[in-house]
Formats: sequence, C-alpha cells, structure tokens
Amino acid sequence: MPTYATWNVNSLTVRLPQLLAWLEANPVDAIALQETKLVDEKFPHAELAAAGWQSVAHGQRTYNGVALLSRTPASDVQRGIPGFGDEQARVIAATVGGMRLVGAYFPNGQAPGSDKFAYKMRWQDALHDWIGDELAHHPRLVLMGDFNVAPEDRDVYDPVAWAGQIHCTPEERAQFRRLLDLGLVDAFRLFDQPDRSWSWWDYRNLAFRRNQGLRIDHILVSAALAPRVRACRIDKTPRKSERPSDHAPVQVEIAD
DNA sequence: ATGACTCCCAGTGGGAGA
Repeated sequence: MPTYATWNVNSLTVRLPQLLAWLEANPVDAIALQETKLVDEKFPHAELAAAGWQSVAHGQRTYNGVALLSRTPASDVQRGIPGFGDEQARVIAATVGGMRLVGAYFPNGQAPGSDKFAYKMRWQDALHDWIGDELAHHPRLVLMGDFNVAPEDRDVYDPVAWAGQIHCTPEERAQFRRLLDLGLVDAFRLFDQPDRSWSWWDYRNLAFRRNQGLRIDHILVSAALAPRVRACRIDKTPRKSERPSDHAPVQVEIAD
C-alpha cells in the first residue's frame, strides 16, 4: 500500500541523520521535505542514494528549500509554481508511481497586514489556481507540506489566544478551504484522531512538554484518492529526540 | 513580558521562523 509523508526538517544539514533514521523506521514510498535551507549544489543526493532514496530538490541559501525523496524515480519534476515569479524556493512536484506529488512550504506570513502576509495571500492564490490545473491532468494527486495554516480552532492549543493571529486568520483559513473546494480532502480528518493533535511545537516555553502546538502540516488528497485513504497520522517521536525539528512528520497510507 | 529557542550567516549580533 503506497505511503507518503511530509516533514519540515528545519535544516536538512542538521537533520539528515534523524531523517535517515526515521525513514528506516518508516519506509514510506516518498517524502516531501521543507526548510532544507540548502542550495541544490549542496543537497545530499549521494548520502540519500546510499540509503536507497532518489531525490529531487529545489533549494536556496539560508531559507526555504523543498525536496522530494522517493524509492522509485520521480518524473515530470516541476520547481516553483508555473507562471508565478518567486525568488523563494517553496514548491516541488513530481510524478512517482503514477501519483502526482506536490510538496509545498507555504509562506509564514509574519503578521496580518504585513507585506509578508500580502505575499502569503498572493502565493496561495497562485498555488490554488495551479493545483486546479494539476488536478485536471492528474486525478491522483497528493498536496502535502507545511501549510503554515491551522485550519480550525481544534488545530490550535489555545484558540482564544491565537484568534486572528498568524496561522489562524480568517483569510488564511479561507484560503485553506478554497483548496478543499477543488475537491481536495484533509486526510488527517478522515479518521478519529487524538484530541490536541499538533504537528508543530514552538522551541520556546517548554511547548512540546506542555503539548502546546498547532496542526499546520497537512496532507490533502484528491477526490479520486479520498475513498482509498486507509490511515493518516502525525509521528511525535522525532520531536522527543535530541536537537529535533520543531515540526513532526505526517504520513498517509493510500490503498492501490 | 516587546522574552523564552533554534537555525543561518555572520563575526563577538541579528533576521526569520511560527
């Protein structure tokens, strides 16, 4: 049964050993990575290949950077959103085993009303329109990554404190729902899940120990795939390790 | 409490993240 995962690793240089360990314990068919923070020339293709992973990357210095790792070759690789001039490396898509996989690192947005928030809105407009086109060509599509949006109050540890704050604004949530309106389905919510399930915990304030987090990393599947989803879960295990990413990996199982 | 931590590039601090 095909399985896919997404993980914001917050520097692939720092997290490569943890990534390889996680992949050994969780042998997914493909994984989308965000915040690799590596130019493509420095991407660790060889180390990953030695562990049995093919990799395609779209990176830049210091910030952002995305990649797709797969057991079998990736074809029709797309870097960035077509037609959307973007200096920031946030999107990589490829076809793996007949499945269109889109890995995305949504802009943070900083604060409502800021220039970065306006960019986040423009970026999501462009992503929405492009995903609509992609779905027309690829009915079997998975959009996964760090969305930097908590879709509902139940995705926030303190929805009162976070009301209207970045990741929780009505504008960001409306953009998320617009993706669902394309026929995409939030795989995580197809199943009963533990209360207070998060995918990100702040490094500060003992947030992980207190389980104060947000669910902002998501896997959306196309309408054709939704009936075939068998499981979707967030793995908190890596967040407990030494020098963790602040995000947890999310994975999905889809029946053939 | 306009913080707290971590990463990067830098250079003995500052920006960005969320």
